[in-house]
Amino acid sequence: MPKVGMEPVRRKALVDAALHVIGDQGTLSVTMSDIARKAGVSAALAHHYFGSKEQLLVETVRSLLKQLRDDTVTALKAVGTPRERLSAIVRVSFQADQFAPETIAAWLAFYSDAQRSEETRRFLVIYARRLRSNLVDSLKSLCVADDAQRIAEGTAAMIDGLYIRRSLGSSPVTAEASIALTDDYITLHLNALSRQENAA
Amino acid sequence: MPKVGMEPVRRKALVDAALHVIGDQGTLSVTMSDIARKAGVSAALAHHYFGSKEQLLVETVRSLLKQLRDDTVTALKAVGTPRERLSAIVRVSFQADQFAPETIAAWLAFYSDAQRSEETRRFLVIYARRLRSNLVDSLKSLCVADDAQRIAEGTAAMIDGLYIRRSLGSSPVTAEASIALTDDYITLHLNALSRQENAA
DNA sequence: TATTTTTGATTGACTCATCAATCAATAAAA
DNA sequence: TTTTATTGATTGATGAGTCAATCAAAAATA
Repeated sequence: MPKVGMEPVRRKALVDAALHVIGDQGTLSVTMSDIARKAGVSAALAHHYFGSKEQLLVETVRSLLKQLRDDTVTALKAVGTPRERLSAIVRVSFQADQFAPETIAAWLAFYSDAQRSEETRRFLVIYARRLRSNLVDSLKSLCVADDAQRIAEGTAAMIDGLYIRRSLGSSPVTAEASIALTDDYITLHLNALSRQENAA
Repeated sequence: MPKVGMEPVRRKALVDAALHVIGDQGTLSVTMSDIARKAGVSAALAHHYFGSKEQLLVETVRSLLKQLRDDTVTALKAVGTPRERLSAIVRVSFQADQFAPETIAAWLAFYSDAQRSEETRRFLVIYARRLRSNLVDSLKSLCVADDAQRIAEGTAAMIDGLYIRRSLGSSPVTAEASIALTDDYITLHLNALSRQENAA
């Protein structure tokens, strides 16, 4: 059974398993055993490859973030006009896998963890910045920089907020409704600005 | 030192201490000892009065929620017009103590915990419903029920989202900026609706 | 090709620390 | 004396991290 070149395979399996288990239990207080079992290996092996639970978790946020970035890049590739790009960014955020309850639970767990772990916080800050900068970039073609900043801030907040509300699973926040709500926000602002301009 | 009638005093001290420690560490994985130390008593006493850590935590969410409700009731008491009431609701959410980093950290920890604890989830759902219903009530005086629902949903999401973004402590989300952003959202929507009406 | 050596993969068993929960004992009211 | 408040000591469980040992593939050597 033992073959050479297992390392990358196992690392990926463990990170994926971690994400799964964390999403399932909604907390980072999962055991290495839980994760290892899910990945079909022993806890000792997880330690062998990652050195510590902390490190495995860091790799796990990293992977979650990478996933989102890749999705975003793909989504933006096909799209042309600034307004369409904005919608694409919004849509990606509420895409099936991103908006799945377990994924949201994992995000939440990491946000909570960011209070303690400098490294986790760094990653989440990167996510926040990226989202913001993607939004601002497109918005700048449609309004002045100052307004772009403001609208981006609001849009980002709305996206994050819809995630949280979804996490409670009580209000019927569908992906479609969330997209509509966020997209409306952008449209409304842009309309208000162009009307203002016309009046002047 | 031992006197009669300590129970309520100790209970309150312990719940307050729990909130503090949780906010500080940003997780519910704090020890009974930590909490008890902060409250100036032994861990054994905490168990004596609450029976279990779980129970103490439940009382702690309850208290956090009660705080917010009391603040809201107070804020709404002095205010008359529906539009003013909306602003008051928004303002309360970003009030100094609610918007303090430790308070937000505590909220986040509870949200994360809601994935596991039925009881915690119940409390958070109550919060979500209350916020929503407060918003809808006032909005209904200003637009049709259908729109009121939608605007309330968006406003609530924006509030929650601004909390999260604040929790990362990176972007300079001041309380004032958050209030402005949320209030703008409401104004913009109401304006759009009234203009639409005029056009008809 | 056959045999030996080396090395990566893997785990069960163990250690050590932490923590929730319990309990028996003490001290001070009532 | 009975009740309430309070704690130090203890227990039992859990879980991260370590380690020595095994196993099989690959590489080196005969």
